[in-house]
Amino acid sequence: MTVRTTRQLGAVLEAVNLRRDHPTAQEVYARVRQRLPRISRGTVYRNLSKLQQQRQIRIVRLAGRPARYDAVVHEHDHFVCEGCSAVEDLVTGNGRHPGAVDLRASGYVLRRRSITYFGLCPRCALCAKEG
Amino acid sequence: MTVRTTRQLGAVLEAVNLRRDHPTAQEVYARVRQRLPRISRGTVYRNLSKLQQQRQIRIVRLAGRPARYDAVVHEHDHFVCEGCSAVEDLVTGNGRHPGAVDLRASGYVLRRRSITYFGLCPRCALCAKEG
DNA sequence: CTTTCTGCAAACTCTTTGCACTCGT
DNA sequence: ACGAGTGCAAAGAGTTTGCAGAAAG
Repeated sequence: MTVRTTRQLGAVLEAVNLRRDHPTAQEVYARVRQRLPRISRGTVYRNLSKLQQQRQIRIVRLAGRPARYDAVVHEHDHFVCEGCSAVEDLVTGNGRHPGAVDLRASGYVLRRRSITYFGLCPRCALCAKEG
Repeated sequence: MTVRTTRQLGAVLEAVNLRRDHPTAQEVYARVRQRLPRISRGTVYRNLSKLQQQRQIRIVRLAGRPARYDAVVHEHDHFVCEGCSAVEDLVTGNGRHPGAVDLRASGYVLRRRSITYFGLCPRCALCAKEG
């Protein structure tokens, strides 16, 4: 029940934090292996999942690409380059849309935008109250 | 080079359009099979992919879940229920965030929001111009 | 007739899991 | 010493692909 502090868990967290470049599980595995050459993919996935449950990292899923792990845990937005697949964090000052202006001014080409809200639909919200 | 009109292609498009409930590939397969019992999964995926390239449908990818196929092709947002995994289209009137008010008033519980911008980063934008 | 599309099955990618062993606490 | 964590290898889900034959133009 208690979460233990292991070499592997620490190394995985550091690999995500090291460069905040949204590494894939594969990249995390490669980075960690430089320090712990005997770590297994399974352990990397298990620890990434554990860190996510503890809200120490976030997962960014994108169409048809492996998941990327994000060191920035507060709510924020992303820019995905369709050229090189890079993922960048966007800082939102207030409640308004970020990016549109700032990004264009910085040489980015914006093609489309996707907003997804997560929560409970009315029916599930009722069940949650009752249960 | 030319895209041919086959029974299978038509049936796949209809299966997505029939009920606009964002079916998974599995669900599309099941629906199409009622009419064309010998269609294969491979053909369903190939046709879904073809329709997406022709901008006749869209793909909605969500964390750790199979892709869902969307009959609404213009830019719009989604609500994902964390209870039952249902995906719903959100209509945005103007440029502002949709949902927040309307959804809550309709009994939805909003937990978080994810915005992703897609385009080209400055470096890739330069390459595209040159190339 | 030519070329695209199909069904089938096998392959592929990413991720998860069962097991016996190891190591924090 | 107890039990959570590990490495390994195998399984799993979802999707893609090579091939020989079918069918659209």
